[in-house]
Amino acid sequence: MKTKTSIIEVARLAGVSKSTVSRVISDAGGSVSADAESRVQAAIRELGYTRNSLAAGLRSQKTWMVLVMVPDIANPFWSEIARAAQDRLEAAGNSIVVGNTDWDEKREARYFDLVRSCRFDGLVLNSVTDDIKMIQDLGVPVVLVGERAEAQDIDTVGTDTSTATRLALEYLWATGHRRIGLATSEHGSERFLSLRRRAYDDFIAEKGVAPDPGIIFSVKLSEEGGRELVRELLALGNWQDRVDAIFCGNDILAIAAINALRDAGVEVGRDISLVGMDDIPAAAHIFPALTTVRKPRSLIGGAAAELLLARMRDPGRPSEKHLFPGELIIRGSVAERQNNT
Amino acid sequence: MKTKTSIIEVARLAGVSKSTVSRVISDAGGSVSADAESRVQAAIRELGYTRNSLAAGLRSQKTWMVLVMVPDIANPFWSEIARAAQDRLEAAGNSIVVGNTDWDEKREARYFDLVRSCRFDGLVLNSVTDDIKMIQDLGVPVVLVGERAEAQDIDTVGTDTSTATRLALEYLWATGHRRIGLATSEHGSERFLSLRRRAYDDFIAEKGVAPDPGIIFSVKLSEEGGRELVRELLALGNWQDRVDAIFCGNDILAIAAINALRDAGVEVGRDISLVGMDDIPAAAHIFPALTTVRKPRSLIGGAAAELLLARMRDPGRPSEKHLFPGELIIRGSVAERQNNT
DNA sequence: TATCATATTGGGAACGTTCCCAATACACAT
DNA sequence: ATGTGTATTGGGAACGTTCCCAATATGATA
Repeated sequence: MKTKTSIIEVARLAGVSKSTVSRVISDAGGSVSADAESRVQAAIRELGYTRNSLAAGLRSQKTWMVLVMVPDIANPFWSEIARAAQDRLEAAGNSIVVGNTDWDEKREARYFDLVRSCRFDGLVLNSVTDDIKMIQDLGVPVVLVGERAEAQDIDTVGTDTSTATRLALEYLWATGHRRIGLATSEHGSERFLSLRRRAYDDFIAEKGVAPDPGIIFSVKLSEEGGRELVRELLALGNWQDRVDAIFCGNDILAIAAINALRDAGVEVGRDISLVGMDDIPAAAHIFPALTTVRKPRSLIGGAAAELLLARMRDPGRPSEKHLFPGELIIRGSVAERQNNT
Repeated sequence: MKTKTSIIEVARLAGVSKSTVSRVISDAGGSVSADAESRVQAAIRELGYTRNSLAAGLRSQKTWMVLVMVPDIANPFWSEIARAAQDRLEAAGNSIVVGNTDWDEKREARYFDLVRSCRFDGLVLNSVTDDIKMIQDLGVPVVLVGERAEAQDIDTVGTDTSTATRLALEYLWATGHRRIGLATSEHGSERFLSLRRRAYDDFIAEKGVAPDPGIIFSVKLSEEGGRELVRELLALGNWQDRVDAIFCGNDILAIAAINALRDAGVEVGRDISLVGMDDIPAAAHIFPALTTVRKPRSLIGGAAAELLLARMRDPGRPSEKHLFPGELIIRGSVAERQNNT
């Protein structure tokens, strides 16, 4: 990594001072005559000079790099949010890299250390931690992706969990389902999403249905979680009498559950209905195609980027929270049932 | 990003020199008495000191950061390679971030600049560029992911394209297919994958089948590419007489084609057969489940990491190339056909 | 006690760039 | 010719850490 040449050598060859070389190559620029600039550029080419951005960042206290921390890089939901944020932030001159945490606190801590030690000017993240104060104290602008149950003084973007949950449940209700289960997580950042549970409970109460704790499944929002959900469901005595639909916390869970149910001889969209959350690409491709609530990933990613840029411009501005509505995407995983009441 | 305190303040508070503070916090370490270390750590805590890794990197000429450049972060194939590389490289003390290029040269160039300007100690990448010399001249250890048709003096890992292609074609042949099409790409890094086309041509010649240029489709390895493939296929006059199977360059393309064919009333696995490449998670979930050739992502990612670490230890070692065999994963997208000869 | 080996410490300088400000150059108006 | 405003330039110092090496301290052994 030792750069073979520094601006001192470039300056010498171009017959100018190092300050003039710096003015030619640096973000801040400054006045340089056309003649001098030309000579500097020629020297750069001749010497094959490349800038040392560590030195530049150390002196200028700015790296123009932004970290986007995602909990599961292989889930297209997060990939697409990252991509949308990247588009916007790059347009503003930043370089974006993604840190994949795999829902792991130790990995998160590693990335937090990178941020704390001056490598990044800003951070966009979803995190398993509940220590928002620690995040606020990282010393750079931060935007949190994903709604938190408790109000936090930190810029936040996400989907409106309550109304998105409601969308799914209302659709299930309208299609005749009366025994609606919930598969959600008490792992990762979902720990803080009691909003989904709350919306579910409110809905159930509102419809005057007796709550059945046995049809609330706590599983990971992963393929394995989907398989576990089906194991737990089938282990219920007379599950057909207890559940006619399950609202799953995300598509990856739902898709895996659909497959596990098929393997168990249960036909989704007839014997039981499933709704997911996210609308990842695979949701449309499986059979039956998954009915789900689409989270507008581009909007979320773009809004996160905008909030971060605003925070960079004005670190003291009041924190903002942008929640986008989910959109019901009706496909084939929900049966039309006879009205049971 | 201005760190509030520097090691000078810590040293003052702890009653030691800045060198002793540096020895306590730095990677290189060095002798420090237990008493001094304790005082330094207490001062660090009291002052809330955080290290400036730009300064450390500038002085030590090492950042302990590695960039993994992927062409499509939302394709689980690349995500999983990145993750496997991350696991291994992190275990060796590096911090891994992912750069998403979206098959775009300008985005690649941006990341190449980051590498050139000393931000990363190493690079693992798939690239659309054919300028391997430029990559070699970046000044850091590099491992290329994905086989190139032309031999290159650069560390490379990937799947053995010829034998993987052959696996798919042999299976199609063995199941009675005689009019096998090929859907591949002339975009992105696939431009350099004439290996696949070569293996296909060799196979066709070997079986004594008259080549039909009309059933070689040049489309992007994306969902849109899959839809385009189906449009082009259906636009062929009497396509049923010209094609009984298509080997698709990747799963994302194949999955989208399956769905587009279903929309057009064509039943995959009966009217026509499709084989993919990669075995991304969704391949198993769609209906019919996709027969594909699995590329061992973990092995590829892990091998890339190992090669990079070896290169870091010994920059002058001869370049290596590790190609892993594909594995045929038989699912439902291929019909058993009557033998036509 | 003296000698030797090792541990520990501290100060100066390096790393490569940007920032800062004084000095100089240049152009234009009076 | 003089004064004013702006452009351009260059040298010193800053940024925060690590490296380097000489000096000192410590412990073990003869």
